[in-house]
Amino acid sequence: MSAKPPTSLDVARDAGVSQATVSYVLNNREGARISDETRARVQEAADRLGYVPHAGARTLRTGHSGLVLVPLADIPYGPLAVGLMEELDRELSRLGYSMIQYGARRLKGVAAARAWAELRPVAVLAPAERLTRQAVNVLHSAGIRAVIGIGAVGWSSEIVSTVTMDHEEIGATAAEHLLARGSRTLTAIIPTEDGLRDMGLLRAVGVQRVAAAHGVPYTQVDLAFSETATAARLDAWRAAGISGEGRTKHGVFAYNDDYAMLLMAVLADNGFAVPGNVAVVGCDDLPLAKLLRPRLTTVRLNVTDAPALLAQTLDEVVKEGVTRQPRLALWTHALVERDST
Amino acid sequence: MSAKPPTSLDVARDAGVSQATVSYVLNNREGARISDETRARVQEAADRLGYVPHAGARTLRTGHSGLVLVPLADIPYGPLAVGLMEELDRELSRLGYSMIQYGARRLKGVAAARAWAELRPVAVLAPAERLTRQAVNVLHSAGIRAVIGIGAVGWSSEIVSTVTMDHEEIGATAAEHLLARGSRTLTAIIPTEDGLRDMGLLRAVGVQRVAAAHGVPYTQVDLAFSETATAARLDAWRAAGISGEGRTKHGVFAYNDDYAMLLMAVLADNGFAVPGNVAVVGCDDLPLAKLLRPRLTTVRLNVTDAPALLAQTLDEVVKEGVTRQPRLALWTHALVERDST
DNA sequence: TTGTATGCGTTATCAA
DNA sequence: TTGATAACGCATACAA
Repeated sequence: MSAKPPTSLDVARDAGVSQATVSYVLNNREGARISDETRARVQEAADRLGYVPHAGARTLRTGHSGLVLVPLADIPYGPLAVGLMEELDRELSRLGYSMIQYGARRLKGVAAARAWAELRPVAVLAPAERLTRQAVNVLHSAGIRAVIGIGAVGWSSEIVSTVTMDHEEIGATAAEHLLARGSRTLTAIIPTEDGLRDMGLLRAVGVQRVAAAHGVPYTQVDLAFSETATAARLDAWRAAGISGEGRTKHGVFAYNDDYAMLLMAVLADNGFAVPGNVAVVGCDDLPLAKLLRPRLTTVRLNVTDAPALLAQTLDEVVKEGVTRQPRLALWTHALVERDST
Repeated sequence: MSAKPPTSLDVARDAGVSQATVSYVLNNREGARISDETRARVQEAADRLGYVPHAGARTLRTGHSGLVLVPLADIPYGPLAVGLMEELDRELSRLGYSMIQYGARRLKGVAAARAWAELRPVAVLAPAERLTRQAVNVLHSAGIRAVIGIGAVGWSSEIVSTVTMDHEEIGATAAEHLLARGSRTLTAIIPTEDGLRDMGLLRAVGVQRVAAAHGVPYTQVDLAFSETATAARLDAWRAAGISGEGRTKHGVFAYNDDYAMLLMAVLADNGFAVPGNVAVVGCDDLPLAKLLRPRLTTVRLNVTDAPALLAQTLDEVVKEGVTRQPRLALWTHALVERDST
């Protein structure tokens, strides 16, 4: 049934021309002019045989693959990340690249980098924490022109270009809003899940900074994503003076909308009034957050211009070489005020 | 800075051996025995030069890439799909394949298939609706051994092996439960979003079947994911006799947890009692569904054994050829009863 | 135990 | 306007 795939030589034989001519026609080479008649005959033969060029062979010959590799292992999947990837894919293909996502979660560190390098992508776009100096060396010595990290401000920025999300400012934005709406204490929730914890700590720094600037009491609490863990925390809060009966309003930045929803559910179960006793701010602006009652105030990450800028920067680094390592601060954010504060 | 990547020939020169020896050492060839001393010298040279084999060249030479291509465009991303992909990746790499996800959303139909075929993957695992007969022909004639669809029962099953999710049974399970809990009418919600609508219709068929079998009134309603659209629907329901005051209990299968949450929020705003007047069943068992009050009854899609089975089947098809096209019904589901029914 | 030689499918240089 | 031919990096049959 399925014999070996047709090669350009098969097409050439079928069309009665040389193999080089096939290559010229199919790649629209400017250099050599081909008669319209030959051109048509080649096209027709290629279509009929179902000819598809062999990417590996082309890469071998030309020395570049046009592949942009994105090893997405522990990036938190959500509407945000998915939307970003879709847009990025679009932008990259507009510039002539093909974006592929590569798993191989098995492999760590340099071994992972080697696996990526085997495909000889022209660029790698990876979570910043995976881009150790060793790993980046492997990638560069395999001829990969652009290595770009996605991460938080300050991570591995001397090694590679990094697309940064300014987590600290996210926390600060939430905190400022909580104070403006009357909160007299500030609490930052830090998720205990791997991959979230680091970002949680950075966001908490922003909250703490604002608290200090305003001379307001600050607490931070580690929290696992479960109702029982949250309920237990509530008891501790009660002991610390935060309660459903007091007159002071307590502000909580819940790290993201998921944690905010968890918190609000448990608060409601325990007789706390939101936003009366406790004001809650989430992050991500999930579609579901609007469905909560009270509606959830949240920090929306603005992703609109990020993909285009990122793709463009990648293209520049690829073409001009890695002369300098610009830090890209592509993510902006904005507070979306609703009813929970 | 970054010269051309080192080749196996560079390693050979550095180690003072022939290029073939390098290949033998690095691939642990049984055929030819290499002295431990040479072996060590080659390894050391490879490490020092940062040698990484060229996947394209290897593919060209051996005739197979070990790549499993998964073009995930419009698959609904959620914890379910992500978990499935992660597990699948693990299983496939255990079997010696590398899974890569390929975007290229730009391209449609045969053009997309051609883009996939360029990479000469050994297998393609794609949404069933993208696997038209033409597209599959392109893939097969490019030498791709296994083409497997992911979709609903009955889709393109004569063309390729298909991993099916039995949407109709999901709807039926939800409906049976609603009746058992006392609902006297049944309604199926069908999302209007692209990519979800088809599955919604299939699930609705299951609801309708159960309704007919029990002689219970059945309605189905198209619904966009917005509060205003849902509120408008509620007015229509009131006109149809479903209200927050009646004595009869109305059962709604809301397609998934997102729609269920939307519905429950709007129901609460409009004075409907859940589950008193309206009982709601979702699907997916999202972590957030437990946080709703009342807690959401849902149909959980059981994904545990799917990835291993899928990987294994793929491996068999690759090795034995496409003699037959087994239909795989890998997804099971189970109702998780909570408070909303 | 190791080296030599060949070909995989493609593009590009040069000659016709 | 088109055709021979070489080279890309690697794996392997065969020779030494």
